[in-house]
Amino acid sequence: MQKLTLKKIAKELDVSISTVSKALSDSHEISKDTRQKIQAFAKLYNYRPNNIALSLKNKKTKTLGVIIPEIVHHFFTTVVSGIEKVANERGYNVIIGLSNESFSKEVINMDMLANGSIDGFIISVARETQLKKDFHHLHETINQGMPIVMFDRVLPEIACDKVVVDDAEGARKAVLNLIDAGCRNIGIITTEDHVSVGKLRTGGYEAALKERNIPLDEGFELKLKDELNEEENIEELAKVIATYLKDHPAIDGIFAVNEIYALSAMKAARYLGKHIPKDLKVIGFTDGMLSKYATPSLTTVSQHGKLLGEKAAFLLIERLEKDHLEPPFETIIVETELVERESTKQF
Amino acid sequence: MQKLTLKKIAKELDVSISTVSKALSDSHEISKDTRQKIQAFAKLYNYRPNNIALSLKNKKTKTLGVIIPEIVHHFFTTVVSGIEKVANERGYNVIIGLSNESFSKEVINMDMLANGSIDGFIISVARETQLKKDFHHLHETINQGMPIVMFDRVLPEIACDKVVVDDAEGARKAVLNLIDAGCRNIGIITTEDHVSVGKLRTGGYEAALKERNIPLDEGFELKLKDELNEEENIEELAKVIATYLKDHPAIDGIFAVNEIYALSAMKAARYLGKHIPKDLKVIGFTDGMLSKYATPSLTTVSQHGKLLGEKAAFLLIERLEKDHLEPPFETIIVETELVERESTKQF
DNA sequence: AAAGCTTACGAAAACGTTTTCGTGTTGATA
DNA sequence: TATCAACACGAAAACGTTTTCGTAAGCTTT
Repeated sequence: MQKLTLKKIAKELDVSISTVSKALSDSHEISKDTRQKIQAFAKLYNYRPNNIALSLKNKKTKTLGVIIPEIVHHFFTTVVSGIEKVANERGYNVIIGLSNESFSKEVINMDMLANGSIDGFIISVARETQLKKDFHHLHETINQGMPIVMFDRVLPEIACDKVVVDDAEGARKAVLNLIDAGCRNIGIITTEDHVSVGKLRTGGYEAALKERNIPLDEGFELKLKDELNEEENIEELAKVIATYLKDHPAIDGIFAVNEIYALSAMKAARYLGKHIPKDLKVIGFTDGMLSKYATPSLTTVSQHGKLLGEKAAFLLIERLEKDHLEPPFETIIVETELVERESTKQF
Repeated sequence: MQKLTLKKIAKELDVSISTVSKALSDSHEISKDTRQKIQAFAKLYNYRPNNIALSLKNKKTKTLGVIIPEIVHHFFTTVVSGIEKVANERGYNVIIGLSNESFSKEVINMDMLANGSIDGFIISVARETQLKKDFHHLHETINQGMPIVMFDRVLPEIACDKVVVDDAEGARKAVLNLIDAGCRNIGIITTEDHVSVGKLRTGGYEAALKERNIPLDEGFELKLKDELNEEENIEELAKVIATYLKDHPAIDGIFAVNEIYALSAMKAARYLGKHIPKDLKVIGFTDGMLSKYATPSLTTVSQHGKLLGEKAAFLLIERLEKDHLEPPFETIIVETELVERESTKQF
């Protein structure tokens, strides 16, 4: 029982392909009799038009390409769920490519999809891409007339629609919260500067301190190497943080730029016999499962990832359907929200 | 700068489309001169054949459809990462559909993809599908000549390749481990029976008790309703479990069929002043972030999700490329592994 | 009865490929 | 010089659609 096509229906009912096509779209160019006969037949044998043929004809695939650095990752999957939601609502499919934080995989994946498989991209660039600053694949894609929407890790060098989290502001609010909770010596655990969001969050941290006239102590900024993010290095990560905490015993508040750093900081604090939140208050970024289920539960900056995904998909689909690829481009900023839990409770 | 096609190249170089096509595939039907000229031109302007046109011609899309119940979910994303890995290695793309545990969304999503967009499916069915026992969409897909590989939540009613976790065996090993650690009153926190894997894990639990001649106490089996899995019910979940623990004070070991249940059990135990692992030992299923970062860290049954995904993609691609859709079908069982952590430590 | 107008349908092009087959030119062979 | 192979290329079909255009048959109008 192979797939039914217009041609087969035409043959079976002894009419032409055009007649079948028109009858199925209920064109009154075809007599009522013939129309009903054809429609009944199509329904009976469950005819569905071939998507690929339609794509070729219409020069649109109704498919969005999504490129993310990782998929086993709470934030990115939350975003994807938002993308999928509006894509489905508007009749689009979602094809996923993973860069695994690698520049070359990002390029290969985009190449693979850019050749007609999709109508546009939604992408958060790999760490390595940010580091190398090689954006030729993005420029080429745009030059070919394929729209891109960047989210979260965006690049100012690229002219396209963007959806970002207000990283700096979220960090600022978090640090202000720590200050208001009584912390005076606030440390930050962050990434190296080439990660755009890490840098932005660090900026917010510094802004909050300045705002409250707390002097910036360079030693309080712990910038961790990318390798420490790997699964197998979680013990090492906790140790590095423990050393840092031991070297700076005055620290009474920690702002960490992601969940893992925050949880590792809490673990390290326990090693050192510090009580959370009494001796040390901790705030993380990204409101994932880990924050909710940690003990003590973690106060964090929630990014509203799903909403972010919805906005990104919306921007892309709107641009596609209006068939308007030129500037102006839009940058949507999704506000963060501080979710207060046990790790910052006051006594 | 629109997409380059064979036709445009042909026009530009004043040859026929066939010549261009042949030259690009390095056919020596074309003179060396012409070949080089065409290849140089194609390279210069970065020609890439249109995937959609190829798909139409070859009647294969080199794309796999993956249908999962949820994407913000550690196990499923781990599986997807495995699928994506071997798919990419073999030149396939991955298109993702989410059922959100809903039967109708599963059907709609499969319908959308089955009309030519993909070559085959990899699916873990929605909870509601298991409950309704309506599998017409799966049967129809298979009847249309499109292969399916089921994973994790598989259906015996469907004749296709399958990849499963040895749920029963993993549960059995976990419970034996609790017994060997000295537990004599072991409870299980599980799902309702219509969830296939929940039922299997419950079976393993019962088998282990029987094996060690420990009488089965019906009251020790806590079957939780699906609604308690929702994000907003996490407090409710902990309370239900606390009540259960209070009603059965003799319980000194808990086997939970997923991470959330296990963590909620630990939280509930803390409410009741029970110390883990001294008063109560806990083992979960699924080795996700939560287990690693919990305090105390959680002993769990690891499912090797990535391997599972790799196997599933392998089975599907092999069947596609051998163009052999008939039985026999294969069922691969991926072994689980008990990862021991603090929640079962002995003193 | 000639002209025009509906009605109901079919032929063919187009989307971008690959591939089969046909054909004109060249050079070698008989 | 006539025949034939090799060479180098082009025409056309096919994949499954949609859509434009053409047209035969039947009808109405004058």
